[in-house]
Amino acid sequence: MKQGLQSELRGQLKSHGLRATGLRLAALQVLHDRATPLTQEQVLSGLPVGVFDPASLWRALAELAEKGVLRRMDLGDRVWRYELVDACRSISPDHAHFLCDDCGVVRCLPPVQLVASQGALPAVLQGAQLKLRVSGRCAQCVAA
Amino acid sequence: MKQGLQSELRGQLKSHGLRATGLRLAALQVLHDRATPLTQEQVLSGLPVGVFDPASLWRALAELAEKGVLRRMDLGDRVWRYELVDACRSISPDHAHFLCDDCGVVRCLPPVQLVASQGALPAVLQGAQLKLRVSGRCAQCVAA
DNA sequence: CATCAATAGCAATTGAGTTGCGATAACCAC
DNA sequence: GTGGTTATCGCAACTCAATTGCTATTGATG
Repeated sequence: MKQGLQSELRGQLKSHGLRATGLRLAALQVLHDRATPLTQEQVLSGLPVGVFDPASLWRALAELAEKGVLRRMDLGDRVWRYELVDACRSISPDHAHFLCDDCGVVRCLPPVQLVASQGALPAVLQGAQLKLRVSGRCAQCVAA
Repeated sequence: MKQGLQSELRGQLKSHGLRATGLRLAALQVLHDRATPLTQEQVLSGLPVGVFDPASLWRALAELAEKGVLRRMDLGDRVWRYELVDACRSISPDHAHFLCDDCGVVRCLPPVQLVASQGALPAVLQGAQLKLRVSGRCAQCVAA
């Protein structure tokens, strides 16, 4: 494990009042390396086999999401995905995501707007705080 | 039950090769009356108590969704919702939906477009077939 | 009205998510 | 370093919607 990243992660945990445990550091490292939203399953598969408990990993990820270190999202397939908030700062703090229903590829989207093709958006959305989830079939899967 | 609707639903079932059973007719009627996406739970609560089996209702709704009579969607809270495709024809065959995380209100949206606020959408989305899900807090809940 | 396949009812299973609790290990003070 | 406090972990159990297998029932057709 790279020393620089290691101590950066430790600092981040500490600043949120969380202990720097092996599980948390390892999970954060996987999320940092893959640099895309990952399911708990995917995080676990990036960790040494048989060492960590899935339920503990679940709690670790949920806790980190609550504290704001991670962002937790459901992209439409009923599985939580987590991404490092810090690593995504370059895009936007609350960017949307795309999930391809076919190949499962996940992609962070640049800031987008919702525009009514005809007329205006309904009143419930005027001044509402919106989160967008985009799914479907990516260009590659459509072409194939 | 209104006779006109009753026979219209029967016809719709028959044209999809499905038998007009009490469960299906009752479920479709509830969906027709409420005219908004409903969870299985909500459909069940619109039916006489203790008469129908939840698992059978689940199968009926899933089947109807497969045949194209209903549209099945996950609005972000990990619960399937169903809406009558026919009843929504006036909007658009594949309109998006909004779910308020606070009050749970569901609203069908008019046709919308996704526009990048800066630059263009990523390549995976160029020519992709997109489904949108919009959630967050509706204007009312934001104001409250 | 008899027949046969489609459908309903019931019970059991899945799978991600979630929680309770005793054992363990991080962190802080000394 | 050592020791004590308390956050975390590991394990097992539980939730809840979703899903499926199997048998009894019922709608549709001749």
